[in-house]
Amino acid sequence: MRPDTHTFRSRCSIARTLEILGDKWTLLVLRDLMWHGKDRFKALQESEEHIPANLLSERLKRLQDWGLIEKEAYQERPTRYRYRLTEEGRSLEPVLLQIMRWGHAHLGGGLFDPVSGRSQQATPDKA
Amino acid sequence: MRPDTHTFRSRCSIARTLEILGDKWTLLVLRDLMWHGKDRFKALQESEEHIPANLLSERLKRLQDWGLIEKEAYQERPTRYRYRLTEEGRSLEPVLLQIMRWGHAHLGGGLFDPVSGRSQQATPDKA
DNA sequence: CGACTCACTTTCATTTTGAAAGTTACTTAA
DNA sequence: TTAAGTAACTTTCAAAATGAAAGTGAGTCG
Repeated sequence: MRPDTHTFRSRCSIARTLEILGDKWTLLVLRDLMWHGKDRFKALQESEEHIPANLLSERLKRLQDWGLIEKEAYQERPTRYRYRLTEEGRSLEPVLLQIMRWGHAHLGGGLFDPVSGRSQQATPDKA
Repeated sequence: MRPDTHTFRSRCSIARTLEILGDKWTLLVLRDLMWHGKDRFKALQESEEHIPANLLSERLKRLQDWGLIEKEAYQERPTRYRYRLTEEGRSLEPVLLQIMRWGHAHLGGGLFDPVSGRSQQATPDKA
C-alpha cells in the first residue's frame, strides 16, 4: 500500500482508482495474473498485446507499491521471479469482469469464463 | 460508432475497452454525464479534478466517435451545446459502479448512490 | 569458451499531457 | 457604442509518458 506518500487528486472513488489503473496496460497485467496463469515477466511480456518491457517493469512496480501484487523469487540458481496477486489484487476481479462484459457486448471482444477457464469468441457483427 | 476505421490491438474485450476508456479522464467525463447532471462543456471542466480544456475537447470527440455520447445545440443566440449519453453510453453504468465500489473499499473514496443521487463519504482510515 | 535464457534497464525519438493564453460568437451593462 | 463578460472551444508549448530497440548481468548448457 501507499498510504503516506500519495495524495489523491480528488475524493471520488473512480478518480482515485484511475490514478492507479487508468492506462492502457495495467488492467491487462492484472488480467493475465488473475486468469491466465502468467506469473513471470517474460510470460506477461508475450501476451497478445505485447506490452513494452520498460512499461511492464514500471507497472509491476506500481502494482507492488499499491499492494495489489507481490514479487517472489521462487527459485535460486538461476534466480527466477514470480508475480502474484495479493488478496487486494484479487478483489479487482469483479471490475475486470464488468469491463470484459461491456467490451464483449459493445466491441465484440471475447468473453472469458473464470470458472471454466475458457473463452467464447467475439460477437462477429461489431467492430 | 467506429466500426470501419479502427483496428483493435487484440480480441480481448478488456484490451478493446481500454483503447476507448483507458486513461485518467474519460471515465470521469462519463461519471459526470451519468450521475451529476453536468452536460455542458464548462460544467464538465469545472468538476473537482479539473480536466484541461483541450483534453476534455478531445475526449468528448472520441466518445462521440464511438457513439457513447452525443452533442446537441439546445439553444441558439447564443448557441449553447449539451452533451448526453446515448443508450450505449448508459450501458457503462455497471462498469462505473464496480470501479467506484472498489475505490471506496480500497482507496477510501466516496460512494455515490445513483438511486438517491447522494454520496457517502470516504472510509476515513485509508489513504 | 560461446551461445542462450530470463529479468530487467537504458536510450531515445515520438506522442500525449497539461497549463495557459488566445479565439469566436454572442449578450449585457455603462 | 464601446466595454466587459460568458460559453465553448482551439492553439501553443514545455514537460512527462510511451514504445521500439538495444544493452546489461547473472546464470546455465553444450
